[in-house]
Amino acid sequence: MKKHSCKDCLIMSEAAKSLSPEDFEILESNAVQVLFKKGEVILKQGAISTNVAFLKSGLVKIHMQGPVNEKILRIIKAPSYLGITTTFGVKLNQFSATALEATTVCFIDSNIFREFIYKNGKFAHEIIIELCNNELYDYQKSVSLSQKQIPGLVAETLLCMSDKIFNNDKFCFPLTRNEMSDMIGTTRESISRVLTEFSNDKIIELHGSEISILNKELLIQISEKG
Amino acid sequence: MKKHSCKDCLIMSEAAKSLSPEDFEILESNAVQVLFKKGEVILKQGAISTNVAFLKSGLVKIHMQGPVNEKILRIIKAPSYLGITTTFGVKLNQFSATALEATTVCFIDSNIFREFIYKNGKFAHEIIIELCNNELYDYQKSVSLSQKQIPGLVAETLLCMSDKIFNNDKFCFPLTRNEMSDMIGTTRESISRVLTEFSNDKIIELHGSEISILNKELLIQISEKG
DNA sequence: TTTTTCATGTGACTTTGTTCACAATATTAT
DNA sequence: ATAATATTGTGAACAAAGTCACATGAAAAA
Repeated sequence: MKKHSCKDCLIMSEAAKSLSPEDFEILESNAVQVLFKKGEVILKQGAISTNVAFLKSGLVKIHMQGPVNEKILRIIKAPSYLGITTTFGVKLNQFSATALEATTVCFIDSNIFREFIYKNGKFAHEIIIELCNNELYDYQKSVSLSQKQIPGLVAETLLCMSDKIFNNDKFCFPLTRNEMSDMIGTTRESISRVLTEFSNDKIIELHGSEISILNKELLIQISEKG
Repeated sequence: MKKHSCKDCLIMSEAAKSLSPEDFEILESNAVQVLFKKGEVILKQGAISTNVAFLKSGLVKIHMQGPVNEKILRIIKAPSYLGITTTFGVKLNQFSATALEATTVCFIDSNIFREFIYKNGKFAHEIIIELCNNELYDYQKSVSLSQKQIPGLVAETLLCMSDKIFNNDKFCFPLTRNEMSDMIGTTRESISRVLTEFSNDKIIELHGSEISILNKELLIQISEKG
């Protein structure tokens, strides 16, 4: 926990921009800011959810225990909400969130958050937009996952990291091969094979977890055709 | 289009229950009720979205064109909203909705719907709850799809139809084998083989599209272990 | 009714991806 | 630094599911 001023926070959600000065005071006395180190659990599947989590800085994976393995559902980059879904659906967290790097999270009391939705139409609207975009993303992901083969999915994942998360063709992949396989729905061995194949074909350059995309065109092609 | 009174409608969304008499008047003059026959397209992917669709009666599939095939994302039973996602995210429908049986849909002007969200906190809150539940469903589905094998997925689908859609162990499966494969992410042949295998093992009884679940216990077991 | 079209079932074969085993690196803890 | 632990790469055997081909059956159109 840390002294802070929400009103002057430079990293504010679209929804929060619609809050009044009085709302900010309420927010400030009902929100805490917490730092997480890489690997620390922010939200735990099965735990009671009493807060909405807003990711202020850092990178987080959203994951869920499946019948066989852990499944990584999403990589979220700040700024973004993490646990709205859980707050309004069920009382228990239906998924976990774990920091992939040093991360700052603001926990906002669910009741306060709900109050803002009730009394501030713009706030509610922004939250709805975020939820809708999430769902569209889930739909697209679902289509890819069930129709593309592993090379296509690996290509898609690399492109997503490059374009959406790091905005750079060279980046340090924030997941282990095993986690990457949990995300794509395959095995660590298959990921390994595909990556070395891409590397042999000079599509990417590999140095451990550091990846450079050398031939983006071809990677896009592999991603699209599946 | 049909003369109707929204206020007295027996099939009302949770959100709509929070509307005032004046709101109902606005709603009535900005909503139309349309009947669809089996196979007719209610929402078309790529078309401009100017309405929120509320499914008043019937059964609908939500589907999306993928890189290889059509993907069926969801089967929706009335009463439920169909196109909220599209209204608030992007201007174009990101998916299609097609009637699986005779179906009644109320189309509500998006702007009116947005207005309700702005000025009615309870309405907004109910919509948010629905969106959150959708996302949790998507997450669970995604986990199943990437971790279960085909028999497990078929079992899950049959149980879902029986428990969530028809509330009966005997039902007429509303999709062709081909559509079922688009939903699960496999091929018509594989579906066929799994179904005859279930039938041989006396887990289900098959007569064309009519399916009876004979051994629910075992089906649950197959679904859970993958 | 008859024809045409679409949906389904099934066998043989091919492809893709998994599993298992083990070696080689990294990383972390002592 | 050194040991212990986790991560990664790779080959070989195996299993699951996809593809292709064709026969049968059911529904829609002529």
